[in-house]
Amino acid sequence: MGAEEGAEAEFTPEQLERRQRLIDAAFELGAEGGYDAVQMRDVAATANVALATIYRNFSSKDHLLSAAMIEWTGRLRGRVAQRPPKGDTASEQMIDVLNRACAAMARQPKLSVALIRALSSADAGPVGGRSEVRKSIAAMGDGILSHLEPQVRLDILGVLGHVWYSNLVWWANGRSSFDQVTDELGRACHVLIDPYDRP
Amino acid sequence: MGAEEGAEAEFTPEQLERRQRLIDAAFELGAEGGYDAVQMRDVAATANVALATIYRNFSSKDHLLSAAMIEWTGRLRGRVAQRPPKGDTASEQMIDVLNRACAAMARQPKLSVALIRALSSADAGPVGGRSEVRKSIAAMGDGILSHLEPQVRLDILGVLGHVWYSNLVWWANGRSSFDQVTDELGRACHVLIDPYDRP
DNA sequence: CAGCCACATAGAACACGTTCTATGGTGGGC
DNA sequence: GCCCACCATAGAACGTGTTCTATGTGGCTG
Repeated sequence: MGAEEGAEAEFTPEQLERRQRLIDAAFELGAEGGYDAVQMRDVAATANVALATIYRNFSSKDHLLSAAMIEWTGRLRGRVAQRPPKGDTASEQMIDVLNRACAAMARQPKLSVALIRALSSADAGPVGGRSEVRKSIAAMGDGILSHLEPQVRLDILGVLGHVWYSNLVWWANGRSSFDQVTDELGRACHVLIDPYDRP
Repeated sequence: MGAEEGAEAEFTPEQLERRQRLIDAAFELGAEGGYDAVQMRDVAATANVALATIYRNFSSKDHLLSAAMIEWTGRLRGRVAQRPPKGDTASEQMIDVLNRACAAMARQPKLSVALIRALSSADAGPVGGRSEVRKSIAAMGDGILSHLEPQVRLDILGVLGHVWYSNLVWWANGRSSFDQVTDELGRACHVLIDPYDRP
């Protein structure tokens, strides 16, 4: 394949297409029935590939779902970044952004749970699930905190990433409600950001 | 059993003993081989009970391991609370406490990973895994922050609980090193606590 | 064109968590 | 003293993620 360079493993268009079909199938099944409904045999059937082909592209079910998660957060990030955050203070704006992200997930609860569960799972593959979450937070929040010292900003965003992730995992595992999540996120933003937000 | 009151489901001593044997077996297998080595058939054999008996006591493997986790954190909490935290500022003391807890886990890495993975799993059972983590943090940190307003103290401890939990999960899933964990925890403590620690 | 090779496929096979069935034992109420 | 309700046991059975085997198949190399 790809007779050109001896470089390294390019992928043929059909391979990319198959891969995408697999991710789409994961979305579809996950949106309907959540994590448990994303069964590898069903994914294979939905995507019209053989079971073994999934494992040529993804090392595990969780890896597949994590790939889907990354695609999804990418889209989400774009949409959230579109309109400027509401609020007078930095913490209010941050809360607004996070709440919008939460709302987006609440609109597809089963899918969100499936993706989050995969992300917090042991073998989510080589995917930087962690850095993905952090990158999303950073991308969404960097502008809001641009008036702070860079180091403080990084630390705050790091902590917020943890709070966000931890809350999502608890929610995905059915141990807290969405209201609790937004409440915790709000309090975290205030206690973290407010002291730095008045010079 | 327990001919006394018509109250409700007391447990007979043998039941309690069996339950404890199961938890001990989980410790043993987990310490040797980590999460995957805690296989229900082996747990049953090690504890000298039938497989079905495990499921009479715990709703799932993760529930069993979570119960073990709770016992373990209990002991850990006691030991950490023994000697007073080192450090001049509140954040330094908090860091000291968290680092000691980390060090304790690092001493049994396979077991720690197994327990954390169970705790972050979907069906860890009715166990308040979340509140357990928070309670541990709170118990260890409450004294250190006693000079702060109660609301701020609660919020800070809540956020620290999230940071702690999130870091542990990432570590348990092999996505960050122990050094990274202690580093993140340290930075979180400073950025969170320092602004409130000088009146 | 022949041969090779990497990949796709169908389907069986395997591993392990979980559930089910049939049987045995024990203690409390009549 | 007998019976019944409850629990433990052994072991089979099931479901689903993952791996293995055997068989195409399509394109590049000689």
